[in-house]
Amino acid sequence: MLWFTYSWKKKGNTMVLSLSGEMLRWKRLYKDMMSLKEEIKQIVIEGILKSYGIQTKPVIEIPPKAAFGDFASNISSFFPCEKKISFDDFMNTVVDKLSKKNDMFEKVLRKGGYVNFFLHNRVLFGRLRNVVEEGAQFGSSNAGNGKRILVEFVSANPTGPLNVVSARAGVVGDVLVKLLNFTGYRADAEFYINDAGRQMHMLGESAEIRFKELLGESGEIPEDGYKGEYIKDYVKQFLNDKKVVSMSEVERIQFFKETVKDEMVKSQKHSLERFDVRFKKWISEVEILKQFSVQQVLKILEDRGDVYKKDGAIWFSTTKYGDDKDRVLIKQNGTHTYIVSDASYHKNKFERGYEYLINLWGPDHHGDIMRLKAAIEAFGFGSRNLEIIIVQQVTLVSKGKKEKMSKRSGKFITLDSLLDSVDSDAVRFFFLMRRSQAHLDFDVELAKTLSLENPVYYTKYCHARTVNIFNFAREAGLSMTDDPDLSLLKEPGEREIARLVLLFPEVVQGATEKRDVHRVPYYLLDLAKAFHSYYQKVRVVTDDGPLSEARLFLVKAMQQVMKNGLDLIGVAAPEKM
RNA sequence: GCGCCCGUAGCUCAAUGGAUAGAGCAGCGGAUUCCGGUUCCGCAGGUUGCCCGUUCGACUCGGGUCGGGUGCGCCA
Repeated sequence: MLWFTYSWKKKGNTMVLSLSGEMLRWKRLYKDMMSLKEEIKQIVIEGILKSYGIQTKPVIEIPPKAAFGDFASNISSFFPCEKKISFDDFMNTVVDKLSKKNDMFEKVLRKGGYVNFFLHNRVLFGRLRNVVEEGAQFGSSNAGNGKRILVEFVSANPTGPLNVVSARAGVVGDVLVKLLNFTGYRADAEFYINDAGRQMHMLGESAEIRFKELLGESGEIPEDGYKGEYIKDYVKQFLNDKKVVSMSEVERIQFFKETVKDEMVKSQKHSLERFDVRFKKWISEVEILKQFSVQQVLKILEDRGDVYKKDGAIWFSTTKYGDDKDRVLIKQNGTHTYIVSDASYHKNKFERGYEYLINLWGPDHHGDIMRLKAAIEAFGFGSRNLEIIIVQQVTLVSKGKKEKMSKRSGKFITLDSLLDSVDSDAVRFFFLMRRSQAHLDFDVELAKTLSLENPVYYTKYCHARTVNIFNFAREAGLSMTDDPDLSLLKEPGEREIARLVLLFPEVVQGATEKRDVHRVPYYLLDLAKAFHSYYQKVRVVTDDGPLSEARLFLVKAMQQVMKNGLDLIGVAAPEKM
């Protein structure tokens, strides 16, 4: 028995009926069943199953050209060779049955081995009502079934400002989390602060040397130290601090190690917020190791017979789990390698209740995948529950020239400096326009351009334009109606917009499942193009009241999808530009 | 040497194993009394680096090969 509870909530001047979680879940289930593609799939299964007893599930595609209909299925691949019928008879019978069986299609045509479905306008435009009704929820689903996923990304050393590569991972991760939550998973974003180990000591030392420099003493930052100016800028403030000045060198290194770290974490957080990338949790390596120590990690691996001593170090037999060579856990000098804390951290993730982990790593870490999977397998969590996505590098291109970056030397473009010259929305959009595993050339000049050459402005302008139309309609005395006569919509452009609008849920689902965040901005560009083109040819607001109302309704549905899509990629949907 | 990523139009890139491989920009040529000229339409542009293979069917999968990038530490 299902319980539907609801309550009245005040929203502005009106009372709004608010549904309980159970009701919303039920509504989502219902909607999934109503998905166009799924519906057609069922129709095809019925049409074929009944006649030929074929078990295979058909694939419903979006045809490459409008001439091939709204949906298509390659029925020929289901041709039952063992049955004594000709291919033509089979195809014709299938098409015949499909076109008679329902009133959804205006026509069903056979073209070679394909069956093309042409949706009835009544159905296509009628579905726009669902879009407007579902509003911000349109496109969402419960496909994820509430599965808890932790997406960890950026996770830079707190040794300096974030660079553009971290920024790319930041956007991709942020959007992935949004997509997962939109499709019914429960996903959280997390930032792992690598605040233990030798790198932090180097940071303290580099700061100390800078400090001495400022005091007039000479010193040189070692080869693998941190040479960026930001450290000098930071330590300056302590020149008049008697307490700090009178510290011994060892004390001061320790002091700087802590304070510079805190400062860097703070500044990284600030940069990411400027960029609208937010994490549910910032978790510290030092804290993790307090909970699950190096000794405990070793103990588990020892009990499994996965460790051995060699050359004065302790090794982990990762080759047993498919790695190409074994890895050191405890170095000759007695300190542990970072695999140990990484293993500890990932155990912690699972123990906090996450069922599935997604990590976004830089290309320099691809070689580390096997060893972490080995550890997770050894801990008994199943390495298939860890997914690593490699986010490739970014090359900034300015006026046709590529800029090389190197972190250690302190020569790299920071996220902050990029955001100083380029709008955050533009950076996000461009970072999302490539598959994450592909290298990305970021054209700074193009991103700054405030014109149609710039896809970000093209897309955002589409939304602003719809708002403008509604304003114009209001001034013309027209109001939005919930129940327009949609049969008045007859223009090809209207059909195209409606078709794209109804495809949105498929796009969201595909982008999430394949982790292909770039599909969302590409889709929005397509939608914007269809709309700009339509706008140029057809007036929405005319003397014909009912027709105008129908067109406004179409625009309303499109605006909603554009808004939902822009929300997913974290780009503003402006009212005017 | 080994591993990973990428080779698609002049440039930057798309294309759940499916139909005649598509966009944007750049180039050329047009449109517009209008709800914003921050727009639209058209033309041109290709042996998907190359060679095998799997398949009814390959840009997509597998094996080579060439080119570009990147990583290969008892650093993280």
